[in-house]
Amino acid sequence: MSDDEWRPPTVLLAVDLVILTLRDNRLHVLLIERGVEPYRGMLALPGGFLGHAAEDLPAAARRELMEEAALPGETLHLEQLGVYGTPGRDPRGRVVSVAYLAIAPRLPEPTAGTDASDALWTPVERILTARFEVAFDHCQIIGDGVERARAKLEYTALAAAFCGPTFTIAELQLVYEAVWGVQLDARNFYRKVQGASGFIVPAGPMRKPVNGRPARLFRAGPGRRLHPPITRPVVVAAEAAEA
Amino acid sequence: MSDDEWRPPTVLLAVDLVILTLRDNRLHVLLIERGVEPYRGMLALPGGFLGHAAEDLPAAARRELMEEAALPGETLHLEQLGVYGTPGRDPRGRVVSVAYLAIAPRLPEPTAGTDASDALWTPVERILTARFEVAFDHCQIIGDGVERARAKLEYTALAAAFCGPTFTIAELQLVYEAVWGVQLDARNFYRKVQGASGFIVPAGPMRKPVNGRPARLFRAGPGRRLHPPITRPVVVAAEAAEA
DNA sequence: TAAATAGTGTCTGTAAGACACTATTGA
DNA sequence: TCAATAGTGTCTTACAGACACTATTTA
Repeated sequence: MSDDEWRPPTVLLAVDLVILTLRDNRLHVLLIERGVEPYRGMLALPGGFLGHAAEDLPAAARRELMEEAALPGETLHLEQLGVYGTPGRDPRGRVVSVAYLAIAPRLPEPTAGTDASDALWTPVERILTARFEVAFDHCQIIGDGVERARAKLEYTALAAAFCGPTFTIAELQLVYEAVWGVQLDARNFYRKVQGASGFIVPAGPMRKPVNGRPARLFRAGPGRRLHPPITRPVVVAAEAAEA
Repeated sequence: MSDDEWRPPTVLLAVDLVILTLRDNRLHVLLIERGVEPYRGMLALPGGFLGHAAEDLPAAARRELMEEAALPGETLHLEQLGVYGTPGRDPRGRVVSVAYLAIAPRLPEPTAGTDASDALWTPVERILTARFEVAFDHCQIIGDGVERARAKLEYTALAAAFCGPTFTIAELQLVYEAVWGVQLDARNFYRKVQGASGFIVPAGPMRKPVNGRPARLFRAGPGRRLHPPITRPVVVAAEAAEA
């Protein structure tokens, strides 16, 4: 792939952010309304091109997080999701995008940034059921991000990242139910969470409830990996229906 | 991220391939000896720049598979591993590399290709224990690829991709033992593999053994996902020792 | 006290790991 | 017959899911 004549082609590199949070007990993703062409006026993931040729990829992701979503880029869990580089995915030319997944606790409404005429939290199932159309291949990226988050809830302590600094076990259960889209048995969930060493540790006194017995408060524990895992209820059928 | 003056920077895009196979009951990765600068003479993963600006990423990966490793790019399992784009990882400039993971059954010796003065299978533990130095950040990439393969053995039917068209259960067990680097109980393994519906299906007659009772032959079944999974033996201790 | 939510105990089925045992080949 | 490898049965422990039950609060 090298000789005296041939020069390797260059591409434009972008980062896109799938920022997930819980609002109203439903999983939401942050979308912006695009203020510039292409797809002007359409909803899209926050993101953008590398700021300069020497910018690190995670740094670019955190910069966009702040610029376009006004979210604290330094503190959020950020994870590489994958590369999306199909030719033709962006009408501006060969744009290869690195997608990052971020998990945020409930936050104040985001404000519109530089290139976004508006920023808003959108329930993911509206996008994944194609009720909302989003720009580029962002529907695919969102789907991949949601699936990654769902899978990570099983074997990592990620769920606590959706909560505030302290939370009750019932709140943690709501995270699992919202992300997985299932109902869980509170009593079995209670035992599982307590049995996973290092997942949660007691924190301070009770929380004052609207009604009923007050619940113990917990903080995220030191463990990142869940042993034993908290597994999703098995979906029957359609086992061989995957490529 | 756009105004009338500023132009987004361009980068060079490369693909790198982590090609794993089993030789002599040990996990090997294909390395080439670099024939050009930088890192000339050093071992590195096969890979290279995009051939032209409109080339698809998986297509580029398969092309490099054929060009540098003389392996049949069309037939191999290929999976995106991640993006490696730290500034400074390549002295030629800002090079962002998309790594792909390929799993190959035992194959004839690869032949050197265009930019590779030599191509050879190297036991992964020699690289991961830093006994062999490899170019760029390829040690990291190999580590990520091996970990991905290890994890996928647990819950997918990937292991069959290491074998030929037909295989015995004992051969399949050798795959697991080599990739995971553990010893498994043959009798429990037998039951687990048989119990995972769709993993393997009977194929033809017995295989003539060197000695001992002949074993049944199997082919890869239609299932891609293992239910229940075949889990790695748990490694005790060092639970909270992860970031 | 009732209503509501928090938290515990217990049972059943399934699966993992340990390992004794039987089966089928060649020498 | 023995050595070697293939394959089965069975026991123990652990965990998932179902669900009856107790505990602690406010109204």
